[in-house]
Amino acid sequence: MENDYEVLQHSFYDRSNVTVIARELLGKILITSFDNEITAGRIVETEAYNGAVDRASHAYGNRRTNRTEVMFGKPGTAYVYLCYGIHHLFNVVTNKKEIPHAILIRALEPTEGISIMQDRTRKKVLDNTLTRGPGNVSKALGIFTYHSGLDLVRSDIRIVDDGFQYKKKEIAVTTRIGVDYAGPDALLPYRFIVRDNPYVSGKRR
DNA sequence: CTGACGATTCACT
DNA sequence: GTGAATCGTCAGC
Repeated sequence: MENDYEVLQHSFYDRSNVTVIARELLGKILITSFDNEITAGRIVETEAYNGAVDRASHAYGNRRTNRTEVMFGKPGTAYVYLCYGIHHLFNVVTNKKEIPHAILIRALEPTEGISIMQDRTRKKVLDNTLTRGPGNVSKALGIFTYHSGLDLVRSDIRIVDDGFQYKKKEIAVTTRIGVDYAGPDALLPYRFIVRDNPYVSGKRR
């Protein structure tokens, strides 16, 4: 990165309101540097998962399994899991140890390493689907389930603040995608998007 | 051990 | 709009 930036510290993630953090993650930059290949993008879509009381969360009812255990770990930890046997979905763990909050990163606007992302995704045509949707984000940045449990403050996956901020008017809040199984909790306003950004997935309002 | 299923994506009608 | 891909996870037997 050429510009000055600061890696988000544990204190950023160690807060009790997961939706506040999800909103603040918009505009931050997610960076991976594996094998000297640096890829990065500005976060433009997130979803909050409110732990034990959220039927849409894997940790609903404080369900602890091998897979969900990292959500009960330190704030600022990566939670990556396999969806539909194909897609590796990347999340950030928030709140204190033992409180399983998480935020799904659903879309990025690419900022660095675009040709590497294109190689990884095997997309022949370069377009806005490169990092649109959580499956594409992980594929483009080279994130896999074996990265689950990594400390985002000191590892090859990091989230940084370069001082950029979206204006309040540029941010919209909607219900989450693909969580119909959660009953009433599917209606919660837990998805945060940058208005009119072409990398935002699914419905735009 | 077994079966059902998923915080998705893409090709196709 | 519909359906397939594809496999780890998890509950239940």
